[in-house]
Amino acid sequence: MRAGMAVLTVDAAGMRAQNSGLLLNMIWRERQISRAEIARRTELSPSTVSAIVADLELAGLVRSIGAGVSRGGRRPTLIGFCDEAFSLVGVELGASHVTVVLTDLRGRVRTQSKASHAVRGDPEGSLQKAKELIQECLDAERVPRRSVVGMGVAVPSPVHPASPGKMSPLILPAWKNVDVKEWFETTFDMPVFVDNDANLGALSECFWGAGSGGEDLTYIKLATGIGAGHIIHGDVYRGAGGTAGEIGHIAVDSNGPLCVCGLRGCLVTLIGSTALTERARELMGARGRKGPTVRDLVEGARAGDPAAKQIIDGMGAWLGIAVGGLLNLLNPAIVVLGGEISSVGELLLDPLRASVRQRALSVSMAETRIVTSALGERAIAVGAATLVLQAALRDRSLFPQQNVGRTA
Amino acid sequence: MRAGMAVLTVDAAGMRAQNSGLLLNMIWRERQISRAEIARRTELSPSTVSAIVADLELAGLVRSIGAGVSRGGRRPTLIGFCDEAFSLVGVELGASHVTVVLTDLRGRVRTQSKASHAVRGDPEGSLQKAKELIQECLDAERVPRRSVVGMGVAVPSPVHPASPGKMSPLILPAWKNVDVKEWFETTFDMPVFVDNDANLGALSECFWGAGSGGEDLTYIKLATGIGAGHIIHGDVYRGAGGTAGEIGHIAVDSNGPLCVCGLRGCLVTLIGSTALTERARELMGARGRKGPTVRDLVEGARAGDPAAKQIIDGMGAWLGIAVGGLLNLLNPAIVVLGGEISSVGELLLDPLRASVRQRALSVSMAETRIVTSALGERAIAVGAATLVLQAALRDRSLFPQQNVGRTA
DNA sequence: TGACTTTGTTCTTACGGCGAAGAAATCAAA
DNA sequence: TTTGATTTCTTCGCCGTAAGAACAAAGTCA
Repeated sequence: MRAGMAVLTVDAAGMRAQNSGLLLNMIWRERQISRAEIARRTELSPSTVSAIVADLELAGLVRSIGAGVSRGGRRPTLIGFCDEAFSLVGVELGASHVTVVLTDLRGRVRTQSKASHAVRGDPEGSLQKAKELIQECLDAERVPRRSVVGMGVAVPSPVHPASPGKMSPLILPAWKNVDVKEWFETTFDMPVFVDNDANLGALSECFWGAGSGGEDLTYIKLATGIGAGHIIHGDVYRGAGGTAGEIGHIAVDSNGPLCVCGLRGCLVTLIGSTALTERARELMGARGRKGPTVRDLVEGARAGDPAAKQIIDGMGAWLGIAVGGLLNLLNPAIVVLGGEISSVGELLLDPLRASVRQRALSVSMAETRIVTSALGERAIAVGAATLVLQAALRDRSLFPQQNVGRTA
Repeated sequence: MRAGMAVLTVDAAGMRAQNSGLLLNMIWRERQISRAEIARRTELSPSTVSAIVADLELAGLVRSIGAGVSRGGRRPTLIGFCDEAFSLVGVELGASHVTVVLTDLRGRVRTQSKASHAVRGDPEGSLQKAKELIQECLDAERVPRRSVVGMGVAVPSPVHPASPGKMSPLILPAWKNVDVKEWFETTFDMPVFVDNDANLGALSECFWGAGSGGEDLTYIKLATGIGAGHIIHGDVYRGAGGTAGEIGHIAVDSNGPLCVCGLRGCLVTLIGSTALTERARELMGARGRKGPTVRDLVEGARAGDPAAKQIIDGMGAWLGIAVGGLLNLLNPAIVVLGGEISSVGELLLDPLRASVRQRALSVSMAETRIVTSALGERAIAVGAATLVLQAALRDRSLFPQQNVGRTA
C-alpha cells in the first residue's frame, strides 16, 4: 500500500552515492563551506568528508576557493560549487511563443532566444522552431554538447506522470501523435524532462524566487490560461493523473459564461487574458485597431487609470475565491502570482487579499504569504532548466563524466 | 531551499537499518514471502536477505510459516509478519465522545471502549476519561506495557507540525494550556503521535480501506464538522501550518448563513450535521421531542423517504462544489467520504458525482474514484493507531526490544 | 533413479565509514 | 619570539555490511 517503495536498497556503493549526494547538495546550497563544517553538520567523520569532497572535486563539481576565517586554529579551506561546470537547457512552449534559455547550475541565464509561434496547432513547426533556438543558444556560447546536463521542457498542458511526453488530447488535440520527450531526446541525445508550465513556474519560484526557503508553495500563472503548480516537500506535486493545479477551471460563478472545457463560470473565462482585454476594450476603449493588450492594462493601472484599476480589482475578487479554497484545502506557506498581469503588484494583491480574507480561515490566511513573482517573463523557461538541475542534484550520475575513467 | 534535508547520512549500521526496514515493509505488505523471492525483488543478495531475516526473526517481528509451493526445485520457506507481536493504541477525541481501540499490527481491533463526553470544553475530564478507557483496554487483553508500540491520538482540531500537542486556540479555546502529546507521553510513558481526525481517517483509508493501493487520496469526514485529510505519497499531508484539508470552511454560497469562523456560506453551515438535522426537522417533522437525528436521516433515505432523499441530494450538490475544486486543485486518485451520513452510499454519491461533473475538468473527474468509506465508526480511532504503525514500519527501532541484548 | 532446479547457508572478499594518530596551520598568551 | 592549545585535514588500520562463490539440502520431472 505505501508509496514508500521508492526507497531502494543500499550496498557499499549506494552508501557512497547517498552520502556524496548529500554533500553535493549541501555545498550547492551553502555556496561555500569547509570540510570541517560539513563534518559537523552531517555528523560524517572528517575522513569521510575529505574522501567524498575529493571525489566531487575530481568530477569537476566542486573546487577549493581559498581559506575562510579561523575559529581559533588552522584556517579552513572553503569548498565551493562549480556553478559553471555544466549548462542546462530550458525550453518553454507557450501558447503563442517558444522561449529557450541556457543557464548555469545557479539558474543564471547565459543566453536566451525567443520566437513567436502558434504552438497550439502546429507541433512539427513548434518543435522545429525550438530546435533552431536551442541550437542558436548552444552555438552562441560555444557550449559543447558534453557539458550540458540535460533539457527541461515546459508545455501548456497537463502532463501525466506515467507518460511525460504526451500532451493532453483535450487541451492540445493537434499534438496527439507527438511524444515531446522522445522527440527532444532523439534530436539532442541528452536527458529530457517535460512538465506543465505552471508546475515549472512553481519550481522556479521554489529555487530562485519567493520560496527559496524550501516551504510548500503554490504558483499561479495568470495568462491566456490560468494554471497553478504546487511544490510539496520540495517537489512538484502533479496529482494522480497529472492534472493537479488546474485552477483555471474551478467554477467560481455558476451563472458565468460557458468555457471551452464544457463547464460554466470557470476562473479562466472571467480573468484569463482574453476576458481581461475584452473587458478593457469595453471600459478603456480601443487602442489603435486591435484593442488594449494586457500590457496596456498593466500600464493603465500603474498610471492610475480608474477603468484599468477597476478591472484589476475585479480580477482580484474572482481570483480570491479560488485562492481562498486553495488555502483551506492545501494550506501552502506561500502563494506566488506569475504571468504578465502580475507585474501590477500590490494593485492586484490588495483586492485579492481582501477577497481571500472573506473565504479562507483566518489561521491559514494569516500564515500564508501571497506575493507576486519577481522572476520576470523567463520564469517558466528557467523553471524548465531547473527541473534538470533538481534531478541532477538528486542523482549525481546525471552530471556528465568529465575526467573519464582514470583510476587515480 | 530543498526540503530534502530529511535524507540522512548512512554508515554501515544505517545501511543495515535501511535494508532491514525495506525487508520488514515488504514482509508486512506481502503477508508471506520467501527469502528467495525477497532477494529477487529487492536485488539484495540471498546471503544478505538471510542475515536480515534472521535479525528480524530474533526481534520477534517475523517468523517462518511453513513451506510454499515449489518453482521446480526445493520448496521455499515462507516468512510471515508477526501481526500480533505488538499492540497499538488508538484514541479518538471526538466532539462529543472519546473512543479507544487496541489493535494488532494489521489494524485489527482487539478491544475497544467508548464513552460520551463533552470534549470541547473539558480538557481535564476528557483526558482523564481517555486514560480510563485506555487502561480498560489494556487490562481487558492483559496487554503488558512492554508490548505496546505507542499511542496515536486523533483530535478535532488542526495540528501544527511544529507543535503537535497543541490544539488550535480558535477551534478549541478551552484546550489552550494543554499539550495533549506531552500529557499522554508522561501518563503512559510511550511514544505518542497526535494528528487531526480527518487526517487519521485518511490514513485509515490508505492502509485498510479504499486506498490500499497506496495512491494519493483525500478523505472527507462528514459530521458535526466537515474536514478533509490528504494522503500524498503515502503520507499525511498537513500543509505549512497544519490546516490543510479545512474543507468545511470553503465558502460555497456567498449568500449563505454566517459561520462561527466569521465567513459566510461555509460548507459546514450547509451540510454539517446540525444543518442537516435542522433541515430534516423542517421537512420530515419532529421525531419524539428532540427532532430527527442523522441516523433517522440515513434510515429515512434508505427507506425511500422523499424528504430525506431531498436533503441528501442537496447535500451532494453542495459538497460537489467543494469536491470539484478539490479535484481540479489536487487531483487525488480517490476521494473517500466518511462519517455517519456517508453510510447512505450511492444515495449521496449519485448527486455528488453529478454536481462534481459540473465543476471539475472531465479528465480529473474521469480518473478519480469517489466512494464512501467501508470502515465504520471506528475508522478514526483505528487511523490513530495506524499512525503509530506507520512510524514504526518506517523506523524499526520504535518496536520495543523483546529479546533484550543477548549477543547470539 | 538420476539430472536438473531452486532454496538457503557458509565462507571469503571488497568497499566504505569510523576512529586514532599525526601533520600542518593558526591563534593567543607568555 | 616562543610555546602551547586549537582547529583543520589527511593517513592508516579496523570493522560492519553486502556481494559472490561454493555448497548442502530439498524438490521436480522425465
